[in-house]
Amino acid sequence: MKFPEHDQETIIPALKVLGEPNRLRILCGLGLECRPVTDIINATGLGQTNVSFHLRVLREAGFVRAERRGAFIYYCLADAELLHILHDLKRWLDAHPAPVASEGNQDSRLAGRHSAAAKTKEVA
Amino acid sequence: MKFPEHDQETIIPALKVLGEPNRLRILCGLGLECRPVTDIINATGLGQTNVSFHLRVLREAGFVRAERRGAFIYYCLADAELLHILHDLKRWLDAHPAPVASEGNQDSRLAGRHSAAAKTKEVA
DNA sequence: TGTTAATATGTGTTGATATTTATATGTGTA
DNA sequence: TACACATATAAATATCAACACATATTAACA
Repeated sequence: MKFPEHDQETIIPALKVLGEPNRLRILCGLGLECRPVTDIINATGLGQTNVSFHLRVLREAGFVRAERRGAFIYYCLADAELLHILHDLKRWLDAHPAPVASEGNQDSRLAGRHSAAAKTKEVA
Repeated sequence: MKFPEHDQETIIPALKVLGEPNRLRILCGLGLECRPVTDIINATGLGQTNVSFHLRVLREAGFVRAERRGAFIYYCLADAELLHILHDLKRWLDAHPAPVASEGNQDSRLAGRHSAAAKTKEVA
């Protein structure tokens, strides 16, 4: 069993960046159009500092691109394909719902109830 | 500009679960075969408690499935398709490398150098 | 040049989450 | 039943990331 380290160098930071609610909101809300920071602040209701913080993270991760237009700085999605990938993941998640805590057995605890017959059985 | 909340209910927790190095190692290392916890402990070098913790997270997220076989509990990848999605993301990341901190300009700071000509320019 | 608007940065606090330590639960076997 | 092994849970601690406040930087314009 191999546990590769190198493959994660890129994917882990990316997942961390995407796995923050406000960042994902900003990213998806951006859609295909470029928006100045002020728009994002208004649309999200987040503090200016916070939005700036998240935009920096998204930018340094390569998910968005920033370009100045006069006094404003417009942020744009780096590549629309990214949305497809996120959509694929969402489809997978919808198709594979997380198991409920108590699934048949009294409590959600693992390990079995000494039912001798089962040589292999699902666990909570 | 819309910032949907409901779509994130599923995807954010999933990204958080996947965005943890040891968890992703366990998940990918699992591959298509089912393994007892002890194998995972040995392969990762992590503490037993820690592995158990991460396995619980993965299990409750629906990424792995657990089944008891005698004294052992085998963990299996819930669905191989998930690996494809992760691979797609990795491909995207490789194709869109994150910008380097200092990209042409002296310091990595944002905002421009007062170059009058540019009405739209890339920002660090 | 001074003022104002737009955006970024530095710093500290706080909340979330990973990891450890100790212990419990469950299983096979002598 | 008693013991050894496999795994889970609880509680304590450590680590890290989000957010707010204050302030700096840049640009447009009077």
